[in-house]
Amino acid sequence: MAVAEPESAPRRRAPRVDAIRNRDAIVEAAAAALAEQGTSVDVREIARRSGVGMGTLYRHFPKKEDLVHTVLRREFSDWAASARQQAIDADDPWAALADFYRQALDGYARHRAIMERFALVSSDSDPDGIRQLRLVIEELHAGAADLLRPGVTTEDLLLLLVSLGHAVQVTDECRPQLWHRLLHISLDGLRAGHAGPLPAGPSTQDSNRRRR
Amino acid sequence: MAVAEPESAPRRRAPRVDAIRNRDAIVEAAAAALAEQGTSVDVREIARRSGVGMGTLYRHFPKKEDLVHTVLRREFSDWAASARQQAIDADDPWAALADFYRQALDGYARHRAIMERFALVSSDSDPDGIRQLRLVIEELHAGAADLLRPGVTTEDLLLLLVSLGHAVQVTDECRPQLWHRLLHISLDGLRAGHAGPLPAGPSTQDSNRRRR
Amino acid sequence: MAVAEPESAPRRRAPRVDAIRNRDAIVEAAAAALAEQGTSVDVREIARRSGVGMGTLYRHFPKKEDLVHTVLRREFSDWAASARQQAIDADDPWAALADFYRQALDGYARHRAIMERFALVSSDSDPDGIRQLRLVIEELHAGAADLLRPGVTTEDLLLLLVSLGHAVQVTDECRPQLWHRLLHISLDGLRAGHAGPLPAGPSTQDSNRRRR
Amino acid sequence: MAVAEPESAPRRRAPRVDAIRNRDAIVEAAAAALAEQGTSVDVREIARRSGVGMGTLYRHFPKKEDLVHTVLRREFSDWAASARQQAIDADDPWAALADFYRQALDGYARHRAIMERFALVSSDSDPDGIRQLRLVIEELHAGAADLLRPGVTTEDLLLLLVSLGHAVQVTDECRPQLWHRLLHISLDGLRAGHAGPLPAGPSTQDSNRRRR
DNA sequence: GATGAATGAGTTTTCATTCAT
DNA sequence: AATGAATGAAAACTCATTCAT
Repeated sequence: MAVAEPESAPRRRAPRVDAIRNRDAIVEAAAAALAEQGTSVDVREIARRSGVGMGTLYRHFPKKEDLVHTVLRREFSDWAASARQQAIDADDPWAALADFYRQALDGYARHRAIMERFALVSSDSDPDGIRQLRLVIEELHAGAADLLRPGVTTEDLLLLLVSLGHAVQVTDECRPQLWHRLLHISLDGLRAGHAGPLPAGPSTQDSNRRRR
Repeated sequence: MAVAEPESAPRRRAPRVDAIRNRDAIVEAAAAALAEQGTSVDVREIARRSGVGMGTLYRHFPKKEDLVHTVLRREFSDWAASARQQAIDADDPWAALADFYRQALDGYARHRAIMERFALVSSDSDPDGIRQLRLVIEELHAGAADLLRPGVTTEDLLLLLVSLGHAVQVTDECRPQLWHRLLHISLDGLRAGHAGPLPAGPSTQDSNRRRR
Repeated sequence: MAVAEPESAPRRRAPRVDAIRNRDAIVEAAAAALAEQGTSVDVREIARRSGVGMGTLYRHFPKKEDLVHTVLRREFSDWAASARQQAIDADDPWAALADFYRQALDGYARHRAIMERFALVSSDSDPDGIRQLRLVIEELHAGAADLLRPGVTTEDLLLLLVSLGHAVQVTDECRPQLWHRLLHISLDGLRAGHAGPLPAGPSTQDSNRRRR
Repeated sequence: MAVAEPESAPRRRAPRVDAIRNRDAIVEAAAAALAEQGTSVDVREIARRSGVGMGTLYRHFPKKEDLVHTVLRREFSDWAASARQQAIDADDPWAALADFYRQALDGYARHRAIMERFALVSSDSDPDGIRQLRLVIEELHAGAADLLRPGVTTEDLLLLLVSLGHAVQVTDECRPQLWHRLLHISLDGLRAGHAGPLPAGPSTQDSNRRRR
């Protein structure tokens, strides 16, 4: 790590090692805490687990939200990558798709914060996280295109993931594995061979409202 | 005033009207607030919306949790009943099932508190709420039994509802109706005609556990 | 609703019966509640026990304090009278004194509010209550004067009552009767035959202040 | 100071000074407030007097009860120690006993919270506080054993303290020193030379019970 | 006159964020 | 730069007192 660094050079790089170590520790601890307790976790809990002081934590992440975002982005990536790996190891395209779902859902169930924030993440605040996931799914989609019923989109596959994710979470405590049946059913619904065309999808006719 | 009013008669029902009006206003306001903001909504917000003071609110519902429970039970019932009605009005068993899901999901998406509590509601804390829903689904299940693939259980249908509910919520803001496609797919997966049997389901082999 | 009540007469006496009944019920209930829970008892608890509404209670006693005072005055009188009766039934002056203390202390221990307020009652706010008690003690004092050491005042006897009252209360739960020993000791200290004179007593030299 | 102190060493004790100062300020302020107003004192009052924010107070004492306990324990110890010192400085065993009572009662009178909690303190919740006091009294008891009437126990002496404590408090405002006479009387009652034996004491015959 | 529902200021406690050391 | 103590605005809940019926 930059042994020399004589006298003249840009004086401002030395303590970086510590800073990075701290930042990593914070992110690591936050990831665990967020997975367990969701985004309502106390910031101090994270500081404690990281082994750093509150000040250090806030130097790296001025707002709790910043930390949450950073962490979720990373978790999201890891999660997507891990599921993707599972798919790559599969024997055939269909198995790849199925294995991807199984692996992803298994992880999803254990991460409270990812669940809480999926809506936000997917829509606007973090286009990157979801994009990555979409890429993975696109890949699987392309690979299994012939086996899927016509009209199925990557978007559909993504939404199925989110959807089953909730089922997993809701049933994980008292009925583990119950969701496997639902995954099986849904995948069957995706197979080529089904007659009818799928409904229109997200037309632009703003038929949804919300809000006070 | 009140010339007649013999001797003994009714004398004591008048003030109740106000109380009932207030209680209703509270429940109404709480329902709206809970739907929008979830169970973390501020009690004062509810009091303000109801047009009553904190004391009045707490007279009717000694704990915030009491109010939440009361409201959610009601909302749950209304929601289930409305979806059931939709099913009853359908032409054939399959349409009944599909219409039920459509109606239920449409309502589900708009209620943050119902979503938040579904897990709890479904497991133990409010057996009545979920039981009601399960009965409706059982009814539909029985009606469409011949059209469903063998092995599909009421439990599966219930979980599908929860599962899609999340999908609806996540996409409702920016892609309304996207979930209709997913529903279509899932229902197709449920149709008779699919070859393979469904996976075992919630066996007792404790194959997944929470960590640390 | 006073049917007759011609034209002239003092219009304002008829419904008094109800009012009195209510007032009595309130005082009765308040006495019990105050004895059990002390002056911090909830006004609504008293209303409930009385079987009257809050409005009625507040019509009779515009402030909680008014009710407390009224009740304590009455309880105080009853208590003093009952102890006095015990003394009257005794065989000799000394026994009268001892029996009085025993009876009074036994009642005192069961009345949280009397204890709490003794200080106030005795000093200024309710000169009547304490006066009554003082009269009883004066009577006993006079009767047993020959048996008491010189210099003992009615004031001393009164304070001894208060003092032992606290001891009774503190020990009543876990060591009932322990206070009997202390009473015995104190009475022995009051007997004629003790040599030394008693200390000066409440001289005007303001040797007490309060606070930091 | 501490010349050497190579490279790694102490690094971390500075900020503690403030914390300790604050903690002390809180305890100090709480002691005063509790003495004046008893345990019902508003936590904010204590924070204000300490000059710290609510958060700081709650950092040091997570529950109001924690603060109360900490303070009372300290006050209790100080109080007992100070009274003991007074006893040690006395010329003879009897004077030691008397001086102890005088000193203790003088302090007791000024502390509402100590009074309020004595019952609790003495029975179970804080065995340490009362134990300390009992030890002191045991010491005095042993020293003055020959001068005391037979059968007097440490328990009696302790109860006498509590008992007189209340008398002090009740009279302290308007009749300071009145209690000195009562102390004198009681101590005389404790002297050897009294004929009759003391009553049985806390026998197990449950002869008095709380109602409802 | 009676009723009891309504009021709202006041109490304890939490937690994101700042700042002195 | 790091530390962790300090801050104070909320939030849930209570209760003496008032007021419409």
